[in-house]
Amino acid sequence: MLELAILGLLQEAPMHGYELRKELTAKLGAIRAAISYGSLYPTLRRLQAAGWITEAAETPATAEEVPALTSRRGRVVYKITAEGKERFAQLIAQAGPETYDDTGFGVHFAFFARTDQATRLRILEGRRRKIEERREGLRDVLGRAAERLDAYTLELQRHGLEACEREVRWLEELIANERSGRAPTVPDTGTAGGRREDTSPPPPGESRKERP
Amino acid sequence: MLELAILGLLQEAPMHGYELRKELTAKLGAIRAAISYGSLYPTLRRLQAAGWITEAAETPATAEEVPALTSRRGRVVYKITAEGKERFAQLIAQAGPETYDDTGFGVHFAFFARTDQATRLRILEGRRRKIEERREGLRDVLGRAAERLDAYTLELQRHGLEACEREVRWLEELIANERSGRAPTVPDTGTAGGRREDTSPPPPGESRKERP
DNA sequence: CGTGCGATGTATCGGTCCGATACATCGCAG
DNA sequence: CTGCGATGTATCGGACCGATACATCGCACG
Repeated sequence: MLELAILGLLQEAPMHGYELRKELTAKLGAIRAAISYGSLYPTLRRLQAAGWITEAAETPATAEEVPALTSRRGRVVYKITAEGKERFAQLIAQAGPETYDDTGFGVHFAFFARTDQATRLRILEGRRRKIEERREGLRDVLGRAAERLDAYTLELQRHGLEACEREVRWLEELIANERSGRAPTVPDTGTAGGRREDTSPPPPGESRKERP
Repeated sequence: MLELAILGLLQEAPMHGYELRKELTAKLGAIRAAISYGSLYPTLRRLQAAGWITEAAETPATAEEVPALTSRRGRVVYKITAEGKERFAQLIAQAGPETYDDTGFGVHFAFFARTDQATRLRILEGRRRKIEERREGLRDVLGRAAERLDAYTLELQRHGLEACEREVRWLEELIANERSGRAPTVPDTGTAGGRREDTSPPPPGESRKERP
């Protein structure tokens, strides 16, 4: 999962570890705490060994700022390679069971802007199925085994059940939006930030009609 | 965390690994998938080595059913020891930072029936604080960094933010209930199952007034 | 009658990720 | 000028997972 996230982020810009962690935290803040350096650095090493990423030179082109500053060592900037981009595409497309657990789904979702619509739909539906199963399990426990459990445990299940129902509803909306070929709800928001070059499928815009 | 959960469950009845896993799944189904045997068995071994649990004899007293069945080996039944109960009480009372993350909180909450009220309150408030922090982080991202993120990532944050707000509200209710000295919401439900002997603090009953 | 399949049951191995810890540099506020 | 908080890289032990292996039991289906 970390591998996918790192590859995805480095596709937007080269970065060093610390920066990567901050971006990761911003992007995935909704689904997981903060990535640990104890995972990050070993993973970076692994990715580099595999050839998916390489170390890039500091101050890439126009060194306008921070000009003197003699040494400046430390600070290892990583950059994704062509093989890395292929790897990313492969990881995004192939959905294993871990794609649908809380973390896995979150990471995949966070990179939906770089995912083709068919895959998005497949992942959303897989996630919905999984949550529905969890929901049924909770209903069973609340129905059949309720008298075996104390009030607190019951309350926990009830709360979990509600969360499941809400997530299913959320997923339904997203799936409907996806089928209609439009971006997620996104009430009004002007959006349209400085999208970079690169060949990724542009995120669904403000629903410009393609049909004449 | 697993340690706490196992000790807590074995306090209700002796069990073998497979059974333990099922009970764990039923009790914690709302917060985590299912415990893996790859964690369970090594942990059982660790707890046994520490003296918190021991192997108990199969067919404890009245062997009414399954009488013949010669061998019946395999099936290792574990039983909590006096030291184990102390350990459990200690783990329940002392709250580290991990007590407030998703899994840790869930496990603690699941054993609230065996937790004194002051500790319950402390844990609920700690959890609320933590979720409020996460909520603020998400608000920041949605406010300040919104234009840097694509529509999907934004939607993920929005959904996460909603979940935070809902959980805070839930916690507020629980805290209020707790302060008023009553069990969690539990709308009506007759409850009152066959509670076992043992000296644990009885779960808050149907609010019988103690004051004359 | 058998046979094979799903539930029960115990166990290990490699791998991912976390939390604690260490250490070094930089900018700046006191 | 001194110390402190942000920046920055790195390792180590431990918790937990997923895959896998293997053995027994009951029973449904041919």
